[in-house]
Amino acid sequence: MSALHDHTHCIADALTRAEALCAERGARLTALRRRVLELVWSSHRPRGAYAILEDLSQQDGKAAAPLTVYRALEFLVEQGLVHRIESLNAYVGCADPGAVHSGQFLVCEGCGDAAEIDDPRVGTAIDAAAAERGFRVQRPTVEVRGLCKSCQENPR
Amino acid sequence: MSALHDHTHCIADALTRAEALCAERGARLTALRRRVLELVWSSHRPRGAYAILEDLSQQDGKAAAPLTVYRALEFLVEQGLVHRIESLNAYVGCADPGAVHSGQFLVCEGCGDAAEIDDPRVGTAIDAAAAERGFRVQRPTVEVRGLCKSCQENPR
DNA sequence: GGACATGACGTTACTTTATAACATCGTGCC
DNA sequence: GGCACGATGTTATAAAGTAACGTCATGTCC
Repeated sequence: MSALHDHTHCIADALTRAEALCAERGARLTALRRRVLELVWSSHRPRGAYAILEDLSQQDGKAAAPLTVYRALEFLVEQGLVHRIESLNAYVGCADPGAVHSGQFLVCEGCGDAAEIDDPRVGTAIDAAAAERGFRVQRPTVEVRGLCKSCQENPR
Repeated sequence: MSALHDHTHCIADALTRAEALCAERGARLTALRRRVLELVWSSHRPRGAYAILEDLSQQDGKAAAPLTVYRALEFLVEQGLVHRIESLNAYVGCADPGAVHSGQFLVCEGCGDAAEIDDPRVGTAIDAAAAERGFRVQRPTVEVRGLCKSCQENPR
């Protein structure tokens, strides 16, 4: 993600789509869950559960328990509104909830952004490789570490 | 991996190759590191650092510290002798050390085995997808969850 | 509208995974 | 032999995640 974009729009947009999707599915996007989703979306960088917890506690004044956040995250992941980045133990908002999720990410070592992509070639190649070995794919995970365009151009 | 194979051979083989590679590189495969490598290879299932630690402590009688194991694992991963499975927080022996590692795994939810593959189509697809977005790949991670052939045939 | 079922949230305690900081040991090199 | 450097030991602590159980809210059924 470019450093220059109207991120407020990203957040608002994500929340709107989440509301719509949950309403459609009869899933309960409670105030807490909405709040956690908002905090996950506070950047395009994957955020740890405890970072979110801290935000939550600061805003409310009262300290929330880890489980509070983990449960909300679990719900959001189940609904496909948030993805977990395994290699970072962190969570990031889904760019396109509702669509099929192949769970592919370009994770920048420079700025920390995780760009979600859905490249059919990658998905196809994984399916083919698995099929040849008689392996039934349930959940592919692709997390590519490297440097995003902007960080290559502006190294630190 | 099939449940029926001469696993002793796998271990011996892995150790032999590790010795050779380290000698070639001037890397020091100490007794401890060799030991940890052996324990990682005790199955084709990824093993957690603390599981290895436990084995180590049991065999030696004296309790080793976590850092002992983590440092050995760090060395082994650096040398490409062991891979870390991010989605499991666990480590597994590398099937083909010395070769280029694309870090692709088929992780079975049934038996827990992690089969390392190196499918050029997957690597190529990732490279292409990244290149189109101006992303410079440093370390791709592919961890596919699913069911291996044997577990599909013999469900529990 | 009240009893009930179900799911969401709170609380406490705990487990698992991982690292920091610093001391000591061991091996090779000159 | 003494030095340098990397490997290992030790202690303490951080970070990430879960179990068990209780309470509260929401909606449903009669």
